[in-house]
Amino acid sequence: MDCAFNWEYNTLINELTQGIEHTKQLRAYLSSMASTTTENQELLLQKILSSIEQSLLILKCSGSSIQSPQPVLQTCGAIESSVSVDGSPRSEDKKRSFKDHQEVINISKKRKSQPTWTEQVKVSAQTGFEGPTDDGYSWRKYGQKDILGAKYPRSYYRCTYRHMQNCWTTKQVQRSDDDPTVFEITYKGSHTCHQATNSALQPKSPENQEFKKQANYQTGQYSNQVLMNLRANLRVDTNDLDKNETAACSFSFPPTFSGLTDENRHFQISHVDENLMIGGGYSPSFVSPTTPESNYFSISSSCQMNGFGMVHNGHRSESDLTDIFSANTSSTSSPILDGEFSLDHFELDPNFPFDNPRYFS
DNA sequence: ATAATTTGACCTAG
DNA sequence: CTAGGTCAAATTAT
Repeated sequence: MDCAFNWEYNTLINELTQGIEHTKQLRAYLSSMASTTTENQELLLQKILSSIEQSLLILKCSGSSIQSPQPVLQTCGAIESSVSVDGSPRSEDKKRSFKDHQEVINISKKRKSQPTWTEQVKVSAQTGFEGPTDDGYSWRKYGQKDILGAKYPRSYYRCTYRHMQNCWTTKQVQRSDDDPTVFEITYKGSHTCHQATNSALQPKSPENQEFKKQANYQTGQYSNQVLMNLRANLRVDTNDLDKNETAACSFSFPPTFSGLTDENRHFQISHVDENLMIGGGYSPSFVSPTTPESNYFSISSSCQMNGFGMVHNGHRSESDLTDIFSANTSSTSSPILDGEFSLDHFELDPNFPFDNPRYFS
C-alpha cells in the first residue's frame, strides 16, 4: 500500500473521529443547559453521530483491518471480496431447484466475508425514534425468529432490490431485552443498488413504520388515532356486571374528548378466548357520574394475536397477552385469565398496532 | 392486478 | 440435536 494512500486514509480517520468527538462535546454542552435542549436537537445530534460513525466504519471495513474503537460499531467483517458482478449467467431466480439452492448457499458463504455492523436505535418519546432508522433504503422483510433467551423476536430484512439490482444487503432488527425502546439493527453487506435515497420519498421501511407507531403512542397522537379506530371499528357491549345479555351498540366518546391522558389511558382484559375480548375502562371524568361500575365497558373485539412480536412461531401464549397490556405498577398479573373481570388497570402497550383496523374486525 | 408480510418448513453450522 | 437464518406458499396490503 503506498504512503500517499495511507496518509489520506489516516487523515480521514482522524477527521471523522474528531467529528464524533466534537459532536459529543456539543451534546454534552447542550444537555448542560437542560431547559433549552429539545428532543429534536438530540435527534439531530444522534443522526450526525451515527452518520460519522457509519462513514468511519465503512472506511475501516473497506480499507484497512484496523479494529473499530467505536462502541456503536460492534463488529466489522473483512474486506468485501465479492467483485463478482461478472455477468455470469445466474440461473433464473424463479422456481428454485435444489441446485439453485446450493448456489444460494455458496453466495451466502461469500456473504460472510462482507462487512457487518450493528447500530443501536433508541425510540424517542417526542420524535418517535432516534438514530439512523431511516437509512434511505427500502427493505423487504423475509423472516422473523424467536431467539433463545431474548424477549422479543428478531426480524430479518433484505434489500427490496435484491433481484432487480442484484443487491444482497440484509439487516436484522432485534429489540433490546432490558430497554424496550432500544432496537439493535445489524447490517450485513453494503448496498450495490441505486435507490432514490431521499428519505421523504421512502417513508415505508418496515421498522420505520413500527417505530412511528410507537412514536404516535407516546406523543398522544397515538391516543387520538387509537380512539378514532376504536370508534370506527369496535363495538361496545353495554354489559353490566349483573346482566348477561349483551346489547351491542355503537360507542361514542364525549365531545370534549381530546385524547387519552395518563389517568384515563386504561384498559383491562375482561375475557380471553379465540377472539380476544378486551375491556375498556374510562376515567370517571369521561363518563356520566353514576356508579363506579358504570364507568367500565366491555369492549368486544375480534383481535388477531398477530404481528409486532406477539406471535411466537405461531404459539399463542399468556405472554402474548401481556405484550398487549403491560401491567400497571399496582396491578397483579392474575387478571389475565379467561373470564375474569378485574378492575385492575393495564396500560396499552406501545407495540400493539391499535391503529391497524385489521386487528379490530 | 402487484407488492409486501407472515409464518411454518427447511437448511446448516456448531 | 438445537438455534439461527432463509425460503416460499399463503395471506394481506395497496
